[in-house]
Amino acid sequence: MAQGKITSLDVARLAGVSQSAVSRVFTKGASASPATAAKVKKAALELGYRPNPIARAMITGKSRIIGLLVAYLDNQFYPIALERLSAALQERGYHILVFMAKNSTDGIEEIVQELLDYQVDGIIAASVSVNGALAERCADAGIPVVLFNRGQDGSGLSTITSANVEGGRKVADFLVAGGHRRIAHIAGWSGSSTGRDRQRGLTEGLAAHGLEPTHIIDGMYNRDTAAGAARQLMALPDPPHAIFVGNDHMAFAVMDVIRSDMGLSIPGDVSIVGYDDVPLAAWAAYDLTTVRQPVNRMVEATVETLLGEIDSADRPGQKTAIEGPLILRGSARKPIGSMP
Amino acid sequence: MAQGKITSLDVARLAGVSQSAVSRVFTKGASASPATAAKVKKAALELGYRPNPIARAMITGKSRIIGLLVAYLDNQFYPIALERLSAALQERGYHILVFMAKNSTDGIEEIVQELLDYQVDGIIAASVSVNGALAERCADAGIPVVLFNRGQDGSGLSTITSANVEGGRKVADFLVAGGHRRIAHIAGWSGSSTGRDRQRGLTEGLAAHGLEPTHIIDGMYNRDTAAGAARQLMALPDPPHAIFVGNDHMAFAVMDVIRSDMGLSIPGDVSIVGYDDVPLAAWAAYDLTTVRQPVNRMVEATVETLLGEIDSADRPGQKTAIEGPLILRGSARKPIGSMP
DNA sequence: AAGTCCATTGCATACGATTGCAATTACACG
DNA sequence: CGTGTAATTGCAATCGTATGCAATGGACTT
Repeated sequence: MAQGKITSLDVARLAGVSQSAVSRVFTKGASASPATAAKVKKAALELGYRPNPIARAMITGKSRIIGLLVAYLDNQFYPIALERLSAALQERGYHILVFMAKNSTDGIEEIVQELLDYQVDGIIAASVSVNGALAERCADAGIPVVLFNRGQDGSGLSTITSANVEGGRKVADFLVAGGHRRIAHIAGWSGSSTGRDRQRGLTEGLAAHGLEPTHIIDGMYNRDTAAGAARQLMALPDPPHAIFVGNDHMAFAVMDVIRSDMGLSIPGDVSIVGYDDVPLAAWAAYDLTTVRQPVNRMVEATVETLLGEIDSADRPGQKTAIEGPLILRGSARKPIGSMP
Repeated sequence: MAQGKITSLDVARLAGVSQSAVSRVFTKGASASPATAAKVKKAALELGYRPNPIARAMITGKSRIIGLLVAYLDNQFYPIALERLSAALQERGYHILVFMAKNSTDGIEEIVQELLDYQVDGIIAASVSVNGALAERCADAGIPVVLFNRGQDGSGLSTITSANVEGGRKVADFLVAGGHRRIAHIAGWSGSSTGRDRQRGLTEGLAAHGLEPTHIIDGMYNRDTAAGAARQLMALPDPPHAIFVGNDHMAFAVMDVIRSDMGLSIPGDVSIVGYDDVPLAAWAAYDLTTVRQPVNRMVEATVETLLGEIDSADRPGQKTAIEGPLILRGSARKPIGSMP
């Protein structure tokens, strides 16, 4: 029965009711008697009718679509977040329209404009910076924006991150307890709050022990840059005892360089600590000690916050930072007496 | 200027023309004089007007949205495909609505129904099987479906894969040339054409040398299952000289088990070959010999095919299989005299 | 200069639903 | 059995754009 589209009017005719009645049966919160509801549902089933979300979006102004703005998918953290976000939103009747931003700043402008055009009900920006002007434009359009795994000072946007400063501090404490003194940092991109906060946590944590990072190099969240930084650090006359790398994705590159290119041992010659705890970090080939970002709770908070702002507009942006544990594995020497 | 929505009517008034004129200026292929076009564009710019895709979709029946159905994002191959697909479609004015299918068969039904509801112009099913009934439903709705990295016998759907049989054969030739005789296979899920074809390629390839796989175990495209299979194989009284693993994702698990759990050497004790050539395969920690799936060309072909079918409906489904090279790395012993 | 033809433009309608309003019905209660 | 109240239901307008049709005007031909 390739009879094209079946509209509510068709159903109405078959069920012997008005088109409005059909609409009301399918709109929850509208009043319809059990009798008509039954007739309509029967007719709808028979015809294979399903309400048209586009038409519905047109009249209600709500598309039940969330725009997801994402920059790099090669860092395993983001596909997983995407997977969870999509599942969580699907459960609540929303769906995700994906927009790739080539790099994390350029071209965002027009992409956000496209998102607004599409009448999305909300925007999640993952690993992407949204400048003030853009934020304002979204606010004007009445579309809430939640920043996932990235903060943004000044803008009133809601923000979901892990507790990056605390995370950095935990790494500092752990490394110092493990007896390391010369501690270097290959930082996350300094243009990102995430990167800056982790660095600050490390620095403050070390300061509490009267230390400071021997070197800090911006790894730009990029494999090659991080690998270069690692090579540079380990070629120093007095190379570091430990390197805290701004995220797991870079840490893997660092480990590759140190072990395979330079023939050094981890953690024998140098301890490596990452950040994120992506699944790959647990695989035997890397076995990376790292700070866990609790993806599930971050996703939960993101969805909660976003839907909350969709329901009651003009609620002030809230900053949520979720703490995650340091996961001890084999890439960093452990303090004596610590739990295995 | 939080003045809500600006419609074509507002622009029309400001420009002193009719609403139809505004529409025509923004609809390519419609006739409008340079003079009015200029007036309209000026007014539109001034007001910040942009055509509403929802309303447009409503009337034209074309949403310029492609539904992407995807099962697992933890296999690095898929995020990358998603990234490329999204970028390629974005360039052509389409966008991707993502639907996660928890497992690759269950629940597909209702998800596809949702996709149809959303009036998507086309569907890309990645690593997901679409049964005949569903395919027919999409065909009835006039919505083309392209299967990405999965074939489907019988259904008239278009299909884009790599040349899996040839790939399997290449692995067979390579391993035999390398002097391996006892060759086992941890196969991709036998419910997938991809898995079956690679297995067939291997089997046929070995047969040409008078050999056959010593063991074949279904790895279900799953890390744990593959790891178990590897353990089982290597514990045999006469363990294999080489294992061809149905995709890289499983191969990594196999390598982890063999090297870390069992303390064996790769390729000293056993050669490992994978399939996909995801970026991770090139990283030093794995350095996996594998058959490359040419993602870029596969994506290109997918987009081409899908948009082709959208433009001219009822074009017969076509099967495209793109050949990829075997990439030699360190996880498998090389034939003597082969290029490095 | 008259007739042809084509490009441009406005009017009005359609797309498929939601929803305010008013009319009708049903129901309960005194 | 009358009346008041609440629940249903239909009518009609609406969302923002595309497009068929007819009218207009200008350019061109002969």
